[in-house]
Amino acid sequence: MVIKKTSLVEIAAERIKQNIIENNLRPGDRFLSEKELTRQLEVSRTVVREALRSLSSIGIVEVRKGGGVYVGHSSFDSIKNILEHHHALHGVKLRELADIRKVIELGAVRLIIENDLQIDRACFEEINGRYHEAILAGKDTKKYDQQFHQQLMKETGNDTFYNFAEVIQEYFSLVKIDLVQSRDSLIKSYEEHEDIIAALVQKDLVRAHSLIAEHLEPVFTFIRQVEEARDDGTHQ
Amino acid sequence: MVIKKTSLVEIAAERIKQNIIENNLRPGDRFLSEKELTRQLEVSRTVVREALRSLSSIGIVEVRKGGGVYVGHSSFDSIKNILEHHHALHGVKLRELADIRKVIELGAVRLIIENDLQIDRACFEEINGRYHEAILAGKDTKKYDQQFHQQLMKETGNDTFYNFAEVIQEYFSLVKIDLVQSRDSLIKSYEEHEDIIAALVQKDLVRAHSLIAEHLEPVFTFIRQVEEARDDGTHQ
DNA sequence: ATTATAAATTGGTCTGACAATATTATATCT
DNA sequence: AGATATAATATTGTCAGACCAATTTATAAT
Repeated sequence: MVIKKTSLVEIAAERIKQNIIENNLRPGDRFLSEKELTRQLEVSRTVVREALRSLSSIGIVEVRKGGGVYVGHSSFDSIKNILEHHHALHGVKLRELADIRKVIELGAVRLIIENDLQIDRACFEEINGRYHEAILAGKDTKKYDQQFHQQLMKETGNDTFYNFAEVIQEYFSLVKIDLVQSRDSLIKSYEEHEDIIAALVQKDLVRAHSLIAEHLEPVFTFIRQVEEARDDGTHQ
Repeated sequence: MVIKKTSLVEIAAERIKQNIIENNLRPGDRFLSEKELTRQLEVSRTVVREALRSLSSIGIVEVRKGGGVYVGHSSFDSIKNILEHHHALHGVKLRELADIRKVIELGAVRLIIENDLQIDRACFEEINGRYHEAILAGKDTKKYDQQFHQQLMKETGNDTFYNFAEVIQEYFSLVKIDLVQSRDSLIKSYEEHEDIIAALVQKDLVRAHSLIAEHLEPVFTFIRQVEEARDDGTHQ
């Protein structure tokens, strides 16, 4: 039997977490000051500070210089941070991310249709309209395309799903694929968006599925090209 | 223009991360000691310690008392930690998690079949065999069922997908659904596992999809019951 | 060469001090 | 009385030094 000795800092951090949960504190609420914590937890300020530091790095608390300690807003932001470093250190295969994205988007349309959800068509049309304008004006289109797919996740009505999808989307964007798209392919992308909206309104799952698959195909084509080019390059 | 003042601790943490990336250090590698870091970063030990504490809480480094600082092994473990607290604080709807799980599992079988991957049938059979034994012996079966689904994720050959799936699986297990299963339903579950394996070997996507859906159905039935019971209870 | 012991290294905690920033109270003016 | 500028206070940030506890390394004994 292994008895793991836990440091005071870990104990303090645990008790702070418990305190937040027990008092049902909401993000943004003011929390106890370091001084108060040293008194209540009966440990040195060093320990309290290290505990707070470790909690703040995972988004559980926010510490403002001179301003005090507050309950943190978003744990998912720190997850993005973690993945950012993970990517910088280990790298991730583009194909893996593309596959995951496809799983998520196919899953989203299935959830929407199977759970018989009414999508916010006006919202979709507005986003895609701006996408269209940007294409015609030759401006940056990436933002609106991204918004469209984000809206897709939101329409599932599943907040947890949406949060995870966003984390992965963020991870995906770390891998800069400069998929230089011609005006024609952008127009095609815009029209596919329209078709996807239509399929969702008609609750046509099969059609929505194949439309999503087709819509994501350029990414996979690109990946295959990159992989082939690399294979040629590494030939000995 | 807002100039955000960054504290010494944040700067130190950033430089430590950079150091790990630039020197291409691998998990488990020994890193610089606190003393060395105070020298190189030219800050007090307090700052170094707080920086290390914040990095260790997101799994980037591991600090062993008397032993030194090492490069961390798993960032995904800390993600689980974050989600654990997130759940304790905000709670998450069971239905949302169940839906996500279904998305992932359906996605997994699609990836396996569409990418034309050869699954490790022997491994599946061994896990499911132990599952069968446990059912017959009346022992705890949960572990083997979990292993089966874990193996499903692994067979995608997509490490990133697998990691995310595991994180979500862990999150799912936080919500203890005591789905008390009868011996008959367990046997049914075992047989469904067998069918899923067969469908994967035959690369029959449609069949694999419907088998997964059917296999997860008991969870959704359970959720519907809980939801109805709660609706009755809150009737005024 | 192996083992036991001692020394050195390294992280954990405490105390006290001062600086930097934010908040609050006070005084001043209109 | 209300708005504004100023002073006092509270709070976090950083530093230095000390001692303890655990691990690692060097040394001595067998």
